[in-house]
Amino acid sequence: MLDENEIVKNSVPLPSVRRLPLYLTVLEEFKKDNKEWISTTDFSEVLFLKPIQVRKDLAHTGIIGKPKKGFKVDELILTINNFLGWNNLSEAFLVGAGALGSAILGYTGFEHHGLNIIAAFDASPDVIGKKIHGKEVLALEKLPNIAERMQVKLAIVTVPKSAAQDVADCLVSAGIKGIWNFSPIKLQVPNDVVVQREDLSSGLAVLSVKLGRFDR
Amino acid sequence: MLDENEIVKNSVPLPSVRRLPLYLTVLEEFKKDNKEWISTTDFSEVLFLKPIQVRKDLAHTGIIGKPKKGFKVDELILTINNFLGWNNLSEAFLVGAGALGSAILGYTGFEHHGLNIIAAFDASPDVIGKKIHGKEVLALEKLPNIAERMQVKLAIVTVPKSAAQDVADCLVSAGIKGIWNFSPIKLQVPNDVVVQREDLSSGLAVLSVKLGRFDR
DNA sequence: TAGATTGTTAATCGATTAACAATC
DNA sequence: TAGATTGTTAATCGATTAACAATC
Repeated sequence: MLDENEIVKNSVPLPSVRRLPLYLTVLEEFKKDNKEWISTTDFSEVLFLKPIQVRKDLAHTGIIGKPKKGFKVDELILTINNFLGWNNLSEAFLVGAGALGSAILGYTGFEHHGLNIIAAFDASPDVIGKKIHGKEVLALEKLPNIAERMQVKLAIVTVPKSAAQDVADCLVSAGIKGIWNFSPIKLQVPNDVVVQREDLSSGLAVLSVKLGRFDR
Repeated sequence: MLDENEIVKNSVPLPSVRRLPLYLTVLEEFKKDNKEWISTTDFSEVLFLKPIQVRKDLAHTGIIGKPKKGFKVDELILTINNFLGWNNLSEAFLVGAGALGSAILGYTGFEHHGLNIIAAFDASPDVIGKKIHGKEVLALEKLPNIAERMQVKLAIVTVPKSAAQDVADCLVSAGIKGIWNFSPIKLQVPNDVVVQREDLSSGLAVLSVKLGRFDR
């Protein structure tokens, strides 16, 4: 019998997973141009990747190509979206309706990525009851109730770091199983809850170091 | 003589660079608690990393620790910030004052990361002339002039993908040498310009796949 | 058919982890 | 001193890249 770790071990490399959305954007472009086929060399030219890497990445999704032609555009879009679970929408909450939270609420692209943000929550009376980009901001205390009633399993955390762990604890006890964490701390959660941390400062660190190589 | 590639090759691994800001947040916490020393095991407990990995990462910054004690908190903060170039502020422009751009303008944390956003630019007459979080939004056409006059070398790009490459071309010809790119496309720039792409969809892809391992 | 592109197997590369002597 | 923690050298692991036969 396989345990959880073993599943993780045998699975698709995360760097490959991170590249899949990139392929989707190229595919949408090809689709718009009514192209039926796309090859790994097509991808590699636009994305500055090696064809072999693209081939390896795509192979992980299970798609099978045709020598000399490549992959069917429509089929590949479907396969990647399926692989990522982006074909069926998951409902999600957003917690923390500050500047970043508002920006995320205003971004319409997540529906293409399987994410449907149905409500926002905040602790501050200043924003509770208001609507941001058409989505109502509710009092944080109401979250557990609504999560249970609507069976919501996903949450986006955009609160300040001082509040992040408390919010996470609240989410976990409300039955949330996946957290997209935009706060700059590591959240402690049980084994069956998945956290993905989005860290702007690490991106900025990479930029700084790359720049340093030229400046210094 | 070393060429550019060789410098890159011999340099600190990017995964290590990405973790450095994480160490900084822990260090600030220790500093606040007036602790003088911090060990790699201290870090590893808070961040769920292996002590050996922390030691390797810190070694890249050039700091030297003391057996049995660890590292001096103040000295390590200084060393990491120095390594990242976050001790002296670089002035930066933000291009694209939409939802995400506004959120970034409103985030006060970047000053701690060596980044001082001094102005925003946009093409839309609706926002030009307005102030967002205290920063003026100027017409995009004015960017080259102001960039040259103020010798600004950094830009944050938060425009829609349809405009991203055009904006990048404009930035490059205005003398910008570093671009923090929040649009979902790969920008084509000359060799001496550094681009760091920040890609929310790749983070969401990882979350989706991790979740899939539990659901399916 | 010839040649481009696939999928697979093997080699390389780089990052992580382990082992251990040095040291305060 | 004993023991915790460092820095270094070597082993392991995983991802990328190369090589090449299969195929349309």
